[in-house]
Amino acid sequence: MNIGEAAKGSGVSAKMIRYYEETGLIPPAARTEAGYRIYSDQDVHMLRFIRRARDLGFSVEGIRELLGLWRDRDRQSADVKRLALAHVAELRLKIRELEDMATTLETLAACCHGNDRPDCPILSELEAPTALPTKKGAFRKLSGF
Amino acid sequence: MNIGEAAKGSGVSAKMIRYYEETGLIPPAARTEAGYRIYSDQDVHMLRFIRRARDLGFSVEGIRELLGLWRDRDRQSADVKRLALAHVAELRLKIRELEDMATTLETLAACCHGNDRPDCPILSELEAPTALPTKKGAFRKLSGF
DNA sequence: TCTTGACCTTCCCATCATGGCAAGCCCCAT
DNA sequence: ATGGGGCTTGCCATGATGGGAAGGTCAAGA
Repeated sequence: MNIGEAAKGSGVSAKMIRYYEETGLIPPAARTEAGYRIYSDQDVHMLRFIRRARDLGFSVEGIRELLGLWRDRDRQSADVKRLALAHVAELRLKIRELEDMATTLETLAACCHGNDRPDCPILSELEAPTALPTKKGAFRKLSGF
Repeated sequence: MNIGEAAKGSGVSAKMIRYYEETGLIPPAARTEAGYRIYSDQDVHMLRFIRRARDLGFSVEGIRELLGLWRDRDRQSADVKRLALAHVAELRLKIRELEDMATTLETLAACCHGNDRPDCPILSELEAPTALPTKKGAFRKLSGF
């Protein structure tokens, strides 16, 4: 099948399929004489795997490792589990960062009258940070957000 | 003071100060005859405001709006509050997405023996998604993660 | 006064995953 | 055979940030 059909069947856009090929995440597809990429059901299966891993927040590099294990019949499930739990730890870290931001802002917003007067504790806090009743400060360096 | 000192004093890197100027988030700094940017304590004050807003996860566009209100003596605190709460909603949405990913993965990992055998429910799930006891599927389209 | 090192300037490139657009070729159905 | 839709490659853009190069400037010490 052509790339468009593979895209529809896998949920990965044609653009991304080419990108994954270009960056070596997936092997180069076979081509017709005219240069069209051709995909098998097996390929679509792999693309769906990738798509699903993206949905779970894995980076392309993480997926590269997952794919390696997936293809390895002699893999040890411990390796897969380690990868998954490492990713969970990253997710939880980011969640904590976002949570801190959200609670800080909610606390401030709760103190804001929200009327037609200009005085606002949110702006005051941005202007001159006060230690707030938030467990820990929100650090953005690791967040990528 | 020079850009380096302003950077140290505000917590915003010199690189980013130039970027903010270039994109119009902050007005062009005055210059010495030699072309060096010069900053006042007021400027550093504003940069700290920006830095703090970034720490709370606001995008540069969001900060643009916040700065507008900050500078506007006739602002209505309701506008600030609305901005803040809209951002909180975005944060909570993203948190929910990440949370869904994390719990899904944790559930799968809990089912994985994590030994030297190759069979692994994590890979099986990636291969052929099963409806899991997760409240909602994790959609990545809005996540930017 | 000269030198040196730290600072500043601009400009370009890279990140990460994704989308958009354009020019040009190909294939199938009518 | 022609038209419309699909395919190809290549370039550009995103958002916020860092890195580095090439070259100008400043201040302190010899």
